[in-house]
Amino acid sequence: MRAGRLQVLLWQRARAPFRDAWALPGGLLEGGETLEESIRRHLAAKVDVREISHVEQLATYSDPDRDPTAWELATAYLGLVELGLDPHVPDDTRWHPIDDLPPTAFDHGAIVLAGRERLRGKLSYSNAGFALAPPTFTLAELREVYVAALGHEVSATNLRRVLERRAVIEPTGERRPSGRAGGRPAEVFRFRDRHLAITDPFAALRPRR
Amino acid sequence: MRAGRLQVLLWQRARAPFRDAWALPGGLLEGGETLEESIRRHLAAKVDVREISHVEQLATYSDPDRDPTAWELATAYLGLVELGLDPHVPDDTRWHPIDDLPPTAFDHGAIVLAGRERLRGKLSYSNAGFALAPPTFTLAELREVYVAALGHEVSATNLRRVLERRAVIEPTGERRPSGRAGGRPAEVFRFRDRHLAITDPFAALRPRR
DNA sequence: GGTAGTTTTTGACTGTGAGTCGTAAACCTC
DNA sequence: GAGGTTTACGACTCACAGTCAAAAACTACC
Repeated sequence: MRAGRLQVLLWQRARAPFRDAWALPGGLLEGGETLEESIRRHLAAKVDVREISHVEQLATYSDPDRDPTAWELATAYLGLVELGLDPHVPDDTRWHPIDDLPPTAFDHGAIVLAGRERLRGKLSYSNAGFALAPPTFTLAELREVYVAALGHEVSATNLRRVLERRAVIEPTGERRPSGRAGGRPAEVFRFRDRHLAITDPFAALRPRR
Repeated sequence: MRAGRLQVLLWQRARAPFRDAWALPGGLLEGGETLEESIRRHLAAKVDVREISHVEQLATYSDPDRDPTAWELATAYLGLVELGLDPHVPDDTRWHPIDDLPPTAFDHGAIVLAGRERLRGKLSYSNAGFALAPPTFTLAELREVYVAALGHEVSATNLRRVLERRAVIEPTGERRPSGRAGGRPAEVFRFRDRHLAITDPFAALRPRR
């Protein structure tokens, strides 16, 4: 996330097919490596991989026509970067707002949309926020992250209550003076767990005892 | 689902590696076909594919050691069969209760577990039940399906209220005499939509106006 | 130093969804 | 018709989430 919007890292192709169109980072799988190792290897050519807080597999795309020049499958991964980190990227690579994409190569436009949907789902029934928020944050900051990712307004009051009740976030005890115009200093929170944990969505139909 | 338990179709390998172990149906991808086409093609060798009510991609497994004899990726799919249908299967192929698996080949044991988790999630925040339940059913029948799939008790009262409020199921108006020992005849329901539809899980943090 | 303005926090109120339980309804068998 | 069985329905309660308003804590300015 940058500038209040969800952004995705794309690089501009210099060669056909899809010359000048923007593509997701990635490349060919080598023998003996897993898909995730391959993703990290290719990503390392563009950014500092240590700054990617969470990686998960999205889906595998197999339409024979997805690449007009060759028969190629692609397994898409979703990687998240914390707000505040601003990895240095090479010249051909740039962050793009996810709701205002340039022309994309292959089926990468659809992949980006699928990634956003996955993120939206994960944000509501897991602690995935830890991968987007900085290590510590105020509620106003966290709210902005959720607004950008979910694409709609989020009430700070509700956000706090929900995430605290689910024991997803906890106050650190510190306070932090708020932005430019003064105002009451905000409590500083952190995510309790910085690894993905699903908050049980089956509470619905499960008996309480 | 058969005999009140969630079951999975496996076939017994006749050759190494994993001779005599049980494997998921599947096979190699051919040029020009999508993964889903390939799955259906290989599945057709085992069962009547028309009886599979829903198919979705699970994940792609890429551990180099998953097959000790070759370097092979596998994309797993989840396929669901309605209760009541009992597709004829060849001799080497059999249904196995998902919580009592025989020795499995490759990483297929883990894949089956992942499939069950996916199913459990989908049952609670989508209308995925349509793919497991027969075209029309009583609440008691539907309840059994949910119990088998979720692995815990489900209250019939709640199940009805929840699914009716979400407009996932609707009464057909018919009644059906209940099992052996008499009893009040049960109302017959059907799923409103027999295609996967996610019931919005974001209601949580979205303002109402 | 006081006053106004900003931002965050807190609590009360409310509506809805969901779990529990008891009772009524509808059917069977004997 | 009596007793047993299964399903349906309604009442009660609790927990959770959305709204709103007021209090708290700070800055900036006069």
